[in-house]
Amino acid sequence: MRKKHYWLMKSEPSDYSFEELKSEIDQTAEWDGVRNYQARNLLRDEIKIGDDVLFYHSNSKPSEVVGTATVVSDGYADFTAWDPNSKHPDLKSTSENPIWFMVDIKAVLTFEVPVSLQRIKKIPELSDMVLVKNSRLSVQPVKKQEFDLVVKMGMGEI
DNA sequence: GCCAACGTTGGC
DNA sequence: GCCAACGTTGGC
Repeated sequence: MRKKHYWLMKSEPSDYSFEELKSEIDQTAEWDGVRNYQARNLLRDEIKIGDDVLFYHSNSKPSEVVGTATVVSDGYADFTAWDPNSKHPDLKSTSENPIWFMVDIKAVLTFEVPVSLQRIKKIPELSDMVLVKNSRLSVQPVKKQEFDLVVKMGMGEI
């Protein structure tokens, strides 16, 4: 059986917040609109059902991890790309030849204490996180130890 | 609101 | 296929 992988997904809360995810039917939503090839490759090839996700609010005061979600679909074509009225249209992508991909995620844990970027940066065990190094990738891999530590911090256990 | 870092585009 | 110009992200 494939080992479970861990990820961090960013969203600007003014655009789509964790609260909004929780208010969806079944607390589940399509993670659409990703238009970056590196992130696309992860969504298409690497992120699978059962993987767990840190949900991060970027461009926020403060920017912080606010909870966790779980992946409930494997990658599939992001059909919002060929809708000219969607937020991030890219008409080069078609249903025959999709360029962009998405997964569905479902909210799981709401952190008691959101874990701010500022705090993450102070923890030596978290200094290798992609979040700290390359702050621009909107879907990024997280190590299990990193995921577990951030969840403990978020649930006030540390 | 500024701007550094990064990704993408397009002329050559 | 190089690289300058431009656009975007996101911390501060």
